[in-house]
Amino acid sequence: MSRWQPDARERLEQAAIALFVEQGFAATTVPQITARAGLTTRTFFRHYADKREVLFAGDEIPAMAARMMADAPPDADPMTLILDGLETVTRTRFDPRRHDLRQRRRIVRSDPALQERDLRKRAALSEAIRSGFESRGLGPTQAALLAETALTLLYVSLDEWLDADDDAPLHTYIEKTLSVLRDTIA
Amino acid sequence: MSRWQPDARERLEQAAIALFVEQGFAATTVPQITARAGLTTRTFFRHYADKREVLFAGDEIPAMAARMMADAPPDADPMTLILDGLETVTRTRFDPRRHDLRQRRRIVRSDPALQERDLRKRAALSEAIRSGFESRGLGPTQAALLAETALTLLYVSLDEWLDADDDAPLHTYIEKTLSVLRDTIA
DNA sequence: GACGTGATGGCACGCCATGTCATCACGTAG
DNA sequence: CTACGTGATGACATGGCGTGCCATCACGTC
Repeated sequence: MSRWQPDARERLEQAAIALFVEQGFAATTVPQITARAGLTTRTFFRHYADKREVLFAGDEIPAMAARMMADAPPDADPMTLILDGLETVTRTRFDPRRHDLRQRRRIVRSDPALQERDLRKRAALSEAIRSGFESRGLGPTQAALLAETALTLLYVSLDEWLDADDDAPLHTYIEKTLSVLRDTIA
Repeated sequence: MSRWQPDARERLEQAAIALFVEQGFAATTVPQITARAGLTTRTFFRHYADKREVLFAGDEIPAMAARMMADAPPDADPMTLILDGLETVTRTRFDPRRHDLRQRRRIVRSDPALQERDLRKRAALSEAIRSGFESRGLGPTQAALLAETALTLLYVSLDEWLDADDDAPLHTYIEKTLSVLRDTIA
């Protein structure tokens, strides 16, 4: 028998989400979360830098983006790179978690502090993509524009995908959004 | 003689910026700011919702955007609306404040919490534009894309404009950025 | 059996942010 | 001239956030 139950991190996350749903993010205290998880306040902050981070843990997606961009052939077309990258990321990280993402969106929308953190995570992904394009030799303006455009496509499409009740993968929404973007900007 | 010196808000802002430059945002406490401004901690939070807000006070720009979009002729082209709006906003609110904006950017970049607030202000402007386009009858996707694209143009161009040392107005950078965007996406 | 490691508990502490009430200059009505 | 309302500030208490520091204890290793 171990001294502590395993999966402290997961227990903290589940307890936090449950309490956020029950009584809201701001009204939930860290001691409440840790009490439900059977841990102490100090331990919470060892796993998460702050109270919001329990909803945003992990930077696997920026890492995935950086890896894909570094591994792609040097002459790949930038927009193709973005669409292929979005296809892979959404298929593996978004499509299977539609219900979770809806619940998470509902919580995030309920509190400005959570929206700020969400925007920071979005910025982190944008920066990873921008940096990847610069490493591939693109100019600073083009790299920044491509990264921002990729995030715009992802977030605008994600919102519509979460609102819809079909079974289409997120990528089909992204392709439709891109075609609207092309028509609108030209 | 009045009981208190006037311009409490301005004194707080100037004291805060000076201290942020001297010792960093995180290392500066609200009592330090209010002491330098000759006020109390409680008064600081009457003027600003939190410590970060002293750097981001005012939502005149989203309001200006909303007004311009409501006043424009009903048949105006969306992209023209964006470019004209950006031209007016940058000429009146950015071009005359280049030095201040550089200092502000340096402070914001030094602290993640300030970056988050900056992103929230960006999102607020995007939302104002999106809402304006929806009121003008555009579809949700198009409205969201136009708003996000406007913000991308503004922020990407702003960064390059603040890095440069010419005397060109910000809008010339925006036009150049837009042409790069059109070439890149097509 | 001794020792290092790693996760947790426990405690103290400073700062952030808010609620509440008191204070006091100013303007205005009577 | 006085009384009153108004609005900004001061003063105090409070609760939650986040961190530094050290102790504890199971586990694996030597």
